[in-house]
Amino acid sequence: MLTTSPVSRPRERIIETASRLFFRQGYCSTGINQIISESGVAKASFYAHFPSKEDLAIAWLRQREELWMQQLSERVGQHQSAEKRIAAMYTMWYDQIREEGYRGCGFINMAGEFSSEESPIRACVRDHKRRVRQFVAKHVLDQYRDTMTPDGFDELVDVIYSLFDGAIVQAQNFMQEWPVEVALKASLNMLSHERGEAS
Amino acid sequence: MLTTSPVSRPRERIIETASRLFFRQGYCSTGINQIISESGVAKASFYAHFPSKEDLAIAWLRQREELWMQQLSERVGQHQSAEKRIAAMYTMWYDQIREEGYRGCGFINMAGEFSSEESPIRACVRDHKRRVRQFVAKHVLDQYRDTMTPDGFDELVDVIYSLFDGAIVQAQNFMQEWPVEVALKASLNMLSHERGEAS
DNA sequence: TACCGGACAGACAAGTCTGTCTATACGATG
DNA sequence: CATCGTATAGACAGACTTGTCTGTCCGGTA
Repeated sequence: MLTTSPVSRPRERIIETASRLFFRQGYCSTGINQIISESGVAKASFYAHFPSKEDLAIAWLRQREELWMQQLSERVGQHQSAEKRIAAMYTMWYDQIREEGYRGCGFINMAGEFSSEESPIRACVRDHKRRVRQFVAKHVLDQYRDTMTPDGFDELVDVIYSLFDGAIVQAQNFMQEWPVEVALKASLNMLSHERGEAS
Repeated sequence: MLTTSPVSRPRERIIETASRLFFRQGYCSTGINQIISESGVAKASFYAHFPSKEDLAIAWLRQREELWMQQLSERVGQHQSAEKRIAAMYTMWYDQIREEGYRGCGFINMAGEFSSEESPIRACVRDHKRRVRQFVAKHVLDQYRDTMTPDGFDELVDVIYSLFDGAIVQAQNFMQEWPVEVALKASLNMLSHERGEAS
């Protein structure tokens, strides 16, 4: 009863397929029919697991959030200094950009398709971005916290994070790597200035 | 013959309506039927002016580009120093965010809905972003060009511009003004460091 | 008056979309 | 063996999509 299926249960297959299609093609441009046919699942099975297409999208974003934060923790956790940790963050994207068909940040793209602020999708995206920002504050830049005022520290985090998101969007736009390289370099520069070093 | 209509010709009305709807609701979520009904134009008239929905979107982006660069020039041109000019750029967005239903950058949102790099829409967006970057280099930060190496100057422009786009996206996400304020502050800080001042 | 470009209204084609439904099959448990 | 949960396939409804086409009307020009 607990182990109904051996290889991959329908729900997993659906989310896996949706993950690929929603990310690559966008939410509106991806139909339920394509999802069920490519995941090899009956339509009735689909609607048994997900009440609607939007619910699937939410499930996908939640899973993506989980995987993303996990990977971020792993990569950042391997380093001690704020500088190397920031570099580790950017390396994550650097690897993604080099992949075929880079599509930027899945969360940002989804937010663009849902105009209503009150949409649960938008809430997912907000939560994600908030969590990443908190991660940067707690696990990347933490060693700077006590070297400055609380407001100054918050601003530092905001800037580092805005620059990060800006680089992701620019890289998506131009389909090139330089925005990420430049943003990393600038972030490290900002930190060295915070430490009071001359440029 | 040349002045066929007194108030507003169909083509203008269509683009005006499309501008509002594409921006507010997104491209995929806006149907031709809504556009023609809200602009008070017959469907046949619509297809007489635009071969397809995508062509309308391109026309809209081109017009938006025009208006945007015009407004940018006007606002930035009123100031002399790089610092005040950057502030003028951010003020443009600051005003937009305060409006009802802020939706971020129309170009970035459109790019998110068109996954293919080769899409003419994507080309429009790339052109726009390239032009804004050039504008920043030529008309905003120009006075810094000779104070540093060419590569250093290019990087400065890229960072300032990435930070700008990052702030726009963050503001759209959180529907708040602080990303713009913080990014402006950080940009000015970066410039003061470039001038070799202590923080 | 006759004509003609352009705009109008709206039916229509052909396909897509989400979501529901029926009917069938299969494996585990009672 | 019977039952139940979960999967399958696929028809179907109903709304919506883009785009075409027919026919009407009106204002300016020859």
